[in-house]
Amino acid sequence: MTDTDVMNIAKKRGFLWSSFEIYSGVAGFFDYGPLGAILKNNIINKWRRYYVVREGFYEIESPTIMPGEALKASGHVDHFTDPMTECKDCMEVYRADHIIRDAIDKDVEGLENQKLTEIISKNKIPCPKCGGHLSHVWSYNLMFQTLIGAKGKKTGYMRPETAQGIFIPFKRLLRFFRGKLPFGAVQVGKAYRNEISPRQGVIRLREFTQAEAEIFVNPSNKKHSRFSAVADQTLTLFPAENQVKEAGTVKVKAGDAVQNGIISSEILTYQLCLAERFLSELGIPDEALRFRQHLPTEMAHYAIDCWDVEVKTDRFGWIEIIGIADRTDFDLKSHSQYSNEDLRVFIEYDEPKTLKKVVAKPDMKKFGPMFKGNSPKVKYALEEVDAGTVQKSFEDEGFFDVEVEGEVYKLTPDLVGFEEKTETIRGEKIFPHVIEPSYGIDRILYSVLLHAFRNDGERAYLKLPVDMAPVSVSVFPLVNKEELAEIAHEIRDNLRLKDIISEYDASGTIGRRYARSDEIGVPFAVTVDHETLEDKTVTIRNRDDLKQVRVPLKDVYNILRSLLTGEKRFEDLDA
RNA sequence: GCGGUUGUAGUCUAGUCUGGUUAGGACUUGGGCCUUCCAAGCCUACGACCCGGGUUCAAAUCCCGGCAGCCGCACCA
Repeated sequence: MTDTDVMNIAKKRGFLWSSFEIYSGVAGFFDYGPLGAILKNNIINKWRRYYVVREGFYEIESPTIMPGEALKASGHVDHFTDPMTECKDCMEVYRADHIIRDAIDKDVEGLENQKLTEIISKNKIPCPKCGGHLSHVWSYNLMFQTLIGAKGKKTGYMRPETAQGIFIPFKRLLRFFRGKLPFGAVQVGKAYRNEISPRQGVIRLREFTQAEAEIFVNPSNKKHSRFSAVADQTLTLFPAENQVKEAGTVKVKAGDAVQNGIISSEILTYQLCLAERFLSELGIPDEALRFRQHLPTEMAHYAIDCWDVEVKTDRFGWIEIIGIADRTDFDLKSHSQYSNEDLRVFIEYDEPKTLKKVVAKPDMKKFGPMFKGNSPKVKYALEEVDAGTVQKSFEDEGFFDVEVEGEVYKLTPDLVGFEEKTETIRGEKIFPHVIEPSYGIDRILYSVLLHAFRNDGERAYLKLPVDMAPVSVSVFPLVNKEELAEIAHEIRDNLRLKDIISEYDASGTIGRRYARSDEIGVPFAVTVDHETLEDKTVTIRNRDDLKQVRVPLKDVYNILRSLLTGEKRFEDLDA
């Protein structure tokens, strides 16, 4: 299996190690070894080029420990849980709501634990396995809890997603972006989930890295200004409808997907396209990618539309590596409520709206003598009432009663005048909607390794994209002779001074060195041989086809640089 | 979290049933020899009984507990 081969290389050559090994390890935690750490940074930096540089979203960094209130507002304290029950006899543990649903065919999602416990005991629901008694229902919260401060009075949690760290300083962000939608902010960092039983290597971690963008948009305008740039891009979609009908995926052009209403908005579709380009630059082939729409039942209740980018793996099947959701205004609204801060945005109309309306104008010269000290109150009360109602009452009854603090005052037409007024409304305050692409970096790194792996029987190697490979250049002396070794060392040191990560290797035969170098995906190898001594040329070898070209020593850096930036391809070099 | 199963160098493995030499081999890795382009050969070195208790004169081996991996179930807002 590819997974086995890749994980072997990852472990052996320093990409991924399970953590705390000398203490026999803890499930759900992984170390990035020397090469893994570089690869991860390469992926993240490419992500930044996509989202921060090209999209113009800015990156922020917020704490990984969050106070309870913030996660109460986001819903994680109450809802990021599973209701659990345990059989008192055989100790088997179950999801309480699933037990009930299976036993009495009733959907009890969202009920409190006490209610669930009651339902179980009232209906005498037994353990499905041994028939024993089930315990009371408790909530298993997937967040790691901790205490903040010396006295530990304040409950804190390790953040379960980086997104909340962007919603919370929304007012500051809005000010930074000078009050105008749309804008986006991103965060790259660790998030934590205390999974019940993580057993899928780097696929389900208890501590993992997310790269998330939160894009704030006007709910009434989910178009995208650069949509035309992606409209012709073909996406492999797996819409909810097809999943239900057990039909397959469909290939659709982005523009058509919006037109046909398969994807709910331009801006969401644009994000799908962006994700696809990103992954394909990481070397993940199109046929191993699909966009799966969430079924209405699995979608969080606040989302309108949500698409997972899934990648095909030999061991785990299709796994989610990116989630792209329209989260609507749920988060901002909720934080607004809990914090009493106005997290709305003022949207100015294209044209101010003018409203013509009739207002009642009390004649204060007459009000004063008549109502004495109460006249201001009567005036305010009158202004509260719709002027039309007053007018109508005058016509029908000849008077109008206003009630102020329990007392009724009779107004007659001679006390009140009417005036037509035009009011200008320049805009309104709204909660923006949030479009959220959320990348699981660890899973992406795994996918990159998985799909870079090649084994043609002769050799096993990682065909990593040139800008992803942790080590860019290997430098070898053809044979282990002092004169050759010296030049090879110089070349390596010179490349390092110019920011190209390179390694020297003189151990074993030349073939073994190439093999070692290929195994970790080094795209190019420079070999110093006897000819170098005569005419100051070296060979550059291409990892993917084993071909070599001879180039002048003085040009080595420039050539490698242009190969590594993608300016030139190896095939275009003069042989 | 439950049940089954497995833990010997970086990797694969012998030894465990039936307790008893210095825990053996292969590959890998480091050093050297040889070598004019793709894991060759020779010499040499480093490197292991998952952890903790117990039984015993003696434990890699038997017993108990823990941890981890794998498989199945469950779980994955």
